[in-house]
Amino acid sequence: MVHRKSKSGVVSVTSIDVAALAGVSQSAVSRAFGSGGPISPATRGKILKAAEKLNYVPNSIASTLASRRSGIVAVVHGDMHNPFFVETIQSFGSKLQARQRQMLTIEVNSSVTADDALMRVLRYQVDGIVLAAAQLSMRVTTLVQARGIPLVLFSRELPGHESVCVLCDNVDGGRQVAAAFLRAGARRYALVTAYDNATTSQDRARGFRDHLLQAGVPTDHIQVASGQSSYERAQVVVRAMFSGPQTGWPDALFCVNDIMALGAIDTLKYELLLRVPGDVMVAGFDDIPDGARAPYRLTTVRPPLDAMVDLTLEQLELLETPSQGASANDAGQRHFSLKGELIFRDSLPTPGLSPAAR
Amino acid sequence: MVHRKSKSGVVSVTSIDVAALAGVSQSAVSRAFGSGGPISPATRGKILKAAEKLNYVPNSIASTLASRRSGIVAVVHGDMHNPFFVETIQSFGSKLQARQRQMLTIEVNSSVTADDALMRVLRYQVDGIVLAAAQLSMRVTTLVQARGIPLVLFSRELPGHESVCVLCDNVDGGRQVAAAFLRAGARRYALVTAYDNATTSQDRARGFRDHLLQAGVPTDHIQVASGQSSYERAQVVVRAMFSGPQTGWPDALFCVNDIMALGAIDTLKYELLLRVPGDVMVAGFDDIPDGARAPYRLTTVRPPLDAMVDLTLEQLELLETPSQGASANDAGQRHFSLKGELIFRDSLPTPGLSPAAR
DNA sequence: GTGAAAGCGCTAACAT
DNA sequence: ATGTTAGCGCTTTCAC
Repeated sequence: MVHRKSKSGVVSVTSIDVAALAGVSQSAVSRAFGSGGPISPATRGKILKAAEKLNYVPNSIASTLASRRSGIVAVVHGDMHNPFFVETIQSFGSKLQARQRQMLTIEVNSSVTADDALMRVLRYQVDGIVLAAAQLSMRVTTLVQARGIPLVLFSRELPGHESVCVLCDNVDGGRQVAAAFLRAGARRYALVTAYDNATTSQDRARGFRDHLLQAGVPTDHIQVASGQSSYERAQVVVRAMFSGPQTGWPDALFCVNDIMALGAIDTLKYELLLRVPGDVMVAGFDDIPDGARAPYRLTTVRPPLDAMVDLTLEQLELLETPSQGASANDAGQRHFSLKGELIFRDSLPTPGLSPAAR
Repeated sequence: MVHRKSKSGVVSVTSIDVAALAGVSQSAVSRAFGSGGPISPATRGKILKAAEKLNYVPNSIASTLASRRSGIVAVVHGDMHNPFFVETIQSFGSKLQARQRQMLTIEVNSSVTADDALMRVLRYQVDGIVLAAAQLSMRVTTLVQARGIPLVLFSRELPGHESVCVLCDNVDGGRQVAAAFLRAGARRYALVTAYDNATTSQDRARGFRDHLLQAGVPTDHIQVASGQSSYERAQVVVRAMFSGPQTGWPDALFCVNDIMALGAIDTLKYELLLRVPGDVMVAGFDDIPDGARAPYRLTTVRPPLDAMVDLTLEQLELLETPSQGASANDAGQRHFSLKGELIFRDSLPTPGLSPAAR
């Protein structure tokens, strides 16, 4: 046996060792493990047995170098304090695992760290990148595409940028919330946005606002503020909204994502001592697990996460084989927008019931 | 320029291309980027400029193969629905990033997926592994050590296993909670454990129980049940605890981690309509962000997460250089147990105040 | 300080 | 179906 020693003095078994023990060539071992070339069940068996005995584990680094496929997909996401990203990561993780691939997650907060985090990942020859972070410079995505790495935007868009993206129909979701508020008899509205430059936030806000306007709600009955996509910032924003004379207070509050809605509700109930939905109805977007719990019972738009993740992975794989019908297949179909479902809970009563319940 | 094309038709710039443009040898380029060998500032400058112009990014896969160091640390953790793991991951992520290393996270739920998830990671030649999952077979850890990969257990132990581990002093934490309950005048106690085979849960429970027993609390005044480390299971357990005659109900409830404490509080307040802490005081362990929010105001033990993560990374690096003082340094010092701090909030009033406040 | 040369462990033609 | 042979892009002695 060859058994080269690494500096730590530990032996590392290679395919050559296995080949020697099984009495075959090294490339036979490669074929036995990689699902590539032809191999007879007989030799395959011998090889597997030898490998077993030697405790052989294929070296993916070497195979990546030789084949140019790492089997790694990078998922770039935002602050994990937003449970939506946790759900997203979990979903990608399990589905990727099912496809025998590794997931490399990269958390991105400021645009600065984002860029070099991505750069670092590029070194590892990832097979594809899922961009789920709200905040990310277009500079990097251009660089990624220049290197020919499959990229799909998840739950976000990049205006004026040629790339596949999969998202929940944010405009429609915002509209659904507005409609529900109207039916529940709301009069004055407040809207808490996330990041101003994020299309996701913009679209949810737009769908909401446009629907209200169309229904005849006067512009000055819709106040808007940015909660920076955080629980704490949303609290600050809500405090400000309810600091003026009571006559101006909104009775319907839409936070463009759930994590902000939680902050809003907590401030409303525990600081301002208002009733939800009695004094102010609240709705969110994302359907994070926490929103369903007893202290919140948050009415929210549930994106079809499972379908979105499946679609994303599917598109990623499609991009890996650029030969077939590049123009025939994705002619116009580069944006996939899946409808979300409005889940009624206590913070915005389901239509038909009086909003008096607590 | 050489500019080999990959199958996708995209050029990839290598150190050879840079060398050619800069008029130096390929190995000079390697030295200019890797912090290894000697290189004059002059040539270094030329090389960097050439690399810049070509948009060169070093290939970490190739460098890993050649140097046997991937720069990747794997963090194996439990279900991310427990925010403690989210905090842990974030901490490792940012600290690893600061050390110019990549983090590969692996979520582990059942012991089955754990093993092959780890096996898959081993193929990628990770430089080290942080084992933060409560549930994991000792079989795998043995395999990891056999391959000579640095391993440190985080927030958990593996009895009868020779390995470095870093954890919060769980026994002491449990004891602190017990003491606080006693001072607050509790009479009947309930204890919700996580996984029976997890030392972390066992130790927290033991510290708690032993302290009560020593203080003269009769055994039958301490009931115990397992909440499986989940919000939902804790709710089930709490419902059961309060289903008998009211005289037997506990007035002090310790959940060995916060996520279960949240479930317990929600059931207590919204289903059983009991007051916290008025009817029953509650304490947790981990200090997850959610526990500090208005609906909970959970009293809990805060582990020194930052210090724990630093220590873990430090030990990991120490294990990578096995030469120096293997016996001199870690003679007996293989278990690092850092004291946690009891954070008083409303669910268990700080001593000196009456437990009447809501 | 710099270049030449020998791998790292595997994949992928290409022969046989 | 199997073996042979080039590399993949970099690190790392080793001469100079």
